[in-house]
Amino acid sequence: MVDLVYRNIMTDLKRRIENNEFKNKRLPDERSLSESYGVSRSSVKRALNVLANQGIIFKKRGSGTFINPLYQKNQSIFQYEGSNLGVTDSFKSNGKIPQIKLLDFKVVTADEDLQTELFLKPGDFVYQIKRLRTFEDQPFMIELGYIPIRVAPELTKEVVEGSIFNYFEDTTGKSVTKSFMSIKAEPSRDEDHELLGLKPVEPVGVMEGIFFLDDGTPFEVSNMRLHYKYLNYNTFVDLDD
Amino acid sequence: MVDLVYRNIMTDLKRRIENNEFKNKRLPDERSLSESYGVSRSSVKRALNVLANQGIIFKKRGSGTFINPLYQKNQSIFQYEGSNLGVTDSFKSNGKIPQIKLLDFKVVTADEDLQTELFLKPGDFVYQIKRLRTFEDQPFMIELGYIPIRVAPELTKEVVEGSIFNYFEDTTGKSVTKSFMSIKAEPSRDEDHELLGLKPVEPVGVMEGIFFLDDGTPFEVSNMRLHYKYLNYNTFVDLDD
DNA sequence: AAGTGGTCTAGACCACTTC
DNA sequence: AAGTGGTCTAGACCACTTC
Repeated sequence: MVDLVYRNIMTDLKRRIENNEFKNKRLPDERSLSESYGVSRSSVKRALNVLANQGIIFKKRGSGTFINPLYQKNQSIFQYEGSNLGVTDSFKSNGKIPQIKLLDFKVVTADEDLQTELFLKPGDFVYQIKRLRTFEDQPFMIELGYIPIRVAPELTKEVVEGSIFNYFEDTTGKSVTKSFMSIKAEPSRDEDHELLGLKPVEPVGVMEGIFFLDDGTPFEVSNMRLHYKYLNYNTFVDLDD
Repeated sequence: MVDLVYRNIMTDLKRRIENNEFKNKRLPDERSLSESYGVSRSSVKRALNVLANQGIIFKKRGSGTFINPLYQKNQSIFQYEGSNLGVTDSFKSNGKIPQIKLLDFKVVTADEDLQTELFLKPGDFVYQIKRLRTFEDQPFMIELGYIPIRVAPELTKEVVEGSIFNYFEDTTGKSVTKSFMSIKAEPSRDEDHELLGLKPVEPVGVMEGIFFLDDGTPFEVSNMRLHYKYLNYNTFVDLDD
């Protein structure tokens, strides 16, 4: 891991907050922190901004920087559930791990949408991976994923029957750390009825996402149709960017 | 409104992106932008960071800055952006502002869930506000909100027929800047059919949120049922935070 | 080698709060 | 008036990508 100034300060401040080192829920002012850490005020600001985005502290112009009382009182509210990326991680919180049933696995040429989304040229190949995710024999999600063969040339049937993200990280050391997600509700189709056991009046939740590696390389486009009872996307929004 | 450099650039870049002014989904490099806008590179960076956090663009070190293809793909639908908080702001694309029809407005005692979510004690009172949001006479959302009378003791029928967040900010100077959102899909109910004009096989998107003031005080709990065509929640997830 | 975004500095000035 | 966070600058150097 790199050794970034603002990240070290962030980590240290977090530790000190958890150790209750600050009285009155108040942090020292930015200029003092800057001096005591021996870094520029900009770097202190950056560290504080990340903590503020995580809901741990908040800043009041003219007054100072304070620890959010809700953060210590009710930790669970301040968890980012929306910040799990892959399905494997997002759904195993209750200790159970979802199973995968491979429905289809082939290589196709990327259509125009995929070319745009994955930064490909006309004629480029992508894996098309269709999988059914189940939870204790209860299917909850149909997943249609596209991965450029260039970024992951070694995919096999065995690999795509497991967690692709984990496999990719284990073999290459590169990990998927960013994604754009688009979430909506849709009426269910015939295929949803068959595979997810839905009635016609029961909808699916649709999550469409582009997943990126650390360096910004698009890794996968995924269209996920979820049994409506299993989609519950939690996210934290902060306007002070 | 204040006249901030980075915010002006952000707004201008957003407009130019929407007008398709950038070829190949690529923005000019930061140094060029800095020069053409006549501002420092830091200010350009700040503007770009906000856009990146909103999922509109993303940056690749060494390569450049690119427009998120998913963002433009979903432009046609008007949508709830993860980066906006209130409904009034989130849905006023194309400069059109949604209308409000007040369905119910009263004061009740907070049940157990509300007590937890709004940090209230048993017996504490909350406003219960039920509203129908329409857009050019097309209803798109049923909103059921709860606000502690303690944090906003002066709510009236006239106020809740408009933007509560805007009113609150105008009168107290405090603004709602953070929220936890929970998003899911649900089958539509009779009331959804009547008020939103949905068929039984057509679902609603449900967004539940707790909204907070700057200082961390919980301000409102809101349950929003949206016509499924009008929910498109875009969000950007970065594990490096 | 040239171009790109990322990190960091040192400082100026502003806006708001507190005394 | 003093203290605080907010905005912005001009520049240095680094890490990665592209040619």
